[in-house]
Amino acid sequence: MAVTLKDVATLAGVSVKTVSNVVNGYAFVKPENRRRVEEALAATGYRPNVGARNLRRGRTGFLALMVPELSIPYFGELAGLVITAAQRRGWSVLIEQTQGTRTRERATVDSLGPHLVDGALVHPEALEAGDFPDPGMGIPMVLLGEHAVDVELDRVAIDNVQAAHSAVSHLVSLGRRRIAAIGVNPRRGTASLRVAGYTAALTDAGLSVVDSLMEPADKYHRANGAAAMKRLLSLPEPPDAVFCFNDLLAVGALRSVAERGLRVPEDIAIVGFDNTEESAFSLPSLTTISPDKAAIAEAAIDLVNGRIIGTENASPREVQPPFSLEIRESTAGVSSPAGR
Amino acid sequence: MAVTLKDVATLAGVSVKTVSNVVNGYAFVKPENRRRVEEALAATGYRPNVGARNLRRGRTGFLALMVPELSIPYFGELAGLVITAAQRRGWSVLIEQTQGTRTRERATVDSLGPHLVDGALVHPEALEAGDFPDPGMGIPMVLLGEHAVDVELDRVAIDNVQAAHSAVSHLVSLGRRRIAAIGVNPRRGTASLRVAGYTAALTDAGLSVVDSLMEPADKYHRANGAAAMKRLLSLPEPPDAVFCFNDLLAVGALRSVAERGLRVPEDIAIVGFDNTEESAFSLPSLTTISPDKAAIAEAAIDLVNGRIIGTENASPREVQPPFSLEIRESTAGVSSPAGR
DNA sequence: CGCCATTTTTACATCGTTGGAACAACGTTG
DNA sequence: CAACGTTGTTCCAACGATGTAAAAATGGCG
Repeated sequence: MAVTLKDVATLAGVSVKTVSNVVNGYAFVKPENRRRVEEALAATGYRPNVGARNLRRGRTGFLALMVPELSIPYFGELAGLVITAAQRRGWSVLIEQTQGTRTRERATVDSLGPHLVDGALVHPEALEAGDFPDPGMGIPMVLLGEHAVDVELDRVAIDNVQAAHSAVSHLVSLGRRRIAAIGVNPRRGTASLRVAGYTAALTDAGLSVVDSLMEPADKYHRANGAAAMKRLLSLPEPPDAVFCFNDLLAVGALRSVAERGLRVPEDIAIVGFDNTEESAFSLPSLTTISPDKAAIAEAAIDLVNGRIIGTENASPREVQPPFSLEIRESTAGVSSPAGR
Repeated sequence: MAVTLKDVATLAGVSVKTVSNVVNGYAFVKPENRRRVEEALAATGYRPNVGARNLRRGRTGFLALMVPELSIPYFGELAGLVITAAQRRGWSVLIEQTQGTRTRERATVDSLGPHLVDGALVHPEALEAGDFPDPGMGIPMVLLGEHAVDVELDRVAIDNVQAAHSAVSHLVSLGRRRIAAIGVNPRRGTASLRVAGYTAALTDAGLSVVDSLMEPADKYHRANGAAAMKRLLSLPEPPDAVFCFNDLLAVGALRSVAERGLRVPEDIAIVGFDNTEESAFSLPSLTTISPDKAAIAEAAIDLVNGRIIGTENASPREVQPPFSLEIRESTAGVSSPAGR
């Protein structure tokens, strides 16, 4: 059924290897034969058997991308970019979902044998240092969006502390004084970094860090943001601004504020994180930290690709793609559009 | 580096095939040997070389999922469910993005050789009947979300006509009389079906179908919805309700309505399509058609799996998973929450 | 024309796994 | 005890591609 090199060879009247040579662009093939082979290739519609080729080459041609859930917009967007970047380098991407649980993340990380994939991009949520297989043992791995875990791997992530700092400083510059945070979670590496940036910015502004304004969130879904915001609004002294650790939390927060009949940003300013497409269209649109997702995807692919191709055993590299603060209605809006 | 069957065999003091038999659960292996082999397996941490196994078996163990873009929430959510469903049957999923262009869809569809993947779930946007490779020739393919193209393949999609009909009927039942549609697009199969349901529902209600109320959309992104809504709002007689062909268009429409200072649903009621997570949290939340996405994913995986495993050559099957109308604030809300 | 150097092609082994057949060990039965 | 069926194991070939090395064709030169 499927066309093999042998079929092409028979048709062209040459050996299998000569066909292989043509396919792989080997220089020394008589023009006459090359022409015949190429015709045969075209006539049969030959396609290399990737499995066999990789068996021989000791590669699989696949990379794994481990994320919590594709249904979370940030990961959907990131995965799309990763797939595109990978394709440019000739890799196919396999996606594994972990729901952000440590158990499943651990299971995934050490099921990534060298046979299934040649390398992996790992976006952990709850993984700890000891959970990783010995680097050097398994396949090349690149850590995404995570700078807190202490393990000898390449990493790609924006400067979370700096980003959080600039988000909160923005709120400070608008004159806000009771600035809350939603998404505090000691088990998440990035959350701790964002908390650090948050408290640093407050301190730098001469504001005090108030425990009751630091709302935890287990999952970073819209519902969690809504619930956290509700709690903040029923404080004796509610906040006048909130920094949410991702856009989904912020979207949830927007809803709770609206349900209370308060206005964004007049009564409460809100900043998100991730600049997902959704944040540009929420009502009001969200001011948010915008990591350069395309740069993240590129860098990550570059790193695994380098580790796989290159035989070099250099020490782990750390790439920090740029980010920016996207200022929109939720902090700078003239008024909540629906509000008047 | 990697452990092979041979290594395990040497350690256990048996032949390679015996180890293979143990690994594959072959019944007749002497308990003593089985024990030895199992110990050796554990000691070496053996993992089968998927490539080699599949080379031998003539399978790759991979399925492809072709979608326009993962960054579109519906596809992100669907892809997540497909991956989960596939995993349960032992398949890994490879995602291909086409940006919804016919060129790339065609390229993808016929690059899906039998070597890379054993089957494919295809969610076309612009593909036409002739673009498909001869069914029977290539790998099993299942068509997703598309009932208009005439080709001999298994299909999974909700009843789009019925769904659109019920969305519009809902608006009619609320007393709306000038009901617009956003997302008309003759090149999209599903769009035509939804138009059919839309016009049928209007006719059934004794309302006339007004051309100027049928807004086209090239892409189904938020920005397109916003633009289309702007045009509708500047009609001499603007609509009092809008049926959007997906949630993103609806979210864009919400924004344009808000920017005009009008209220949803009081001035204009809006219905979306897909029930993406975003739609439950928009302000106001969106009434939307909710296809059972998990059922879609399950059915699709079941179908390819059946085609691949089974040697039967049955005629194409068509599965219609259920859908429901999720009624929320954008049609039934007491008032736009931020509005008061 | 014979020989060597270069270009071009081929045969063969190999990657790790599994199907099939051959083979060995075993207890049972006539 | 020979013949037999059952159970367990091993050997060999094969999946499709490519690296290696050897063989064949070609060309140049003395």
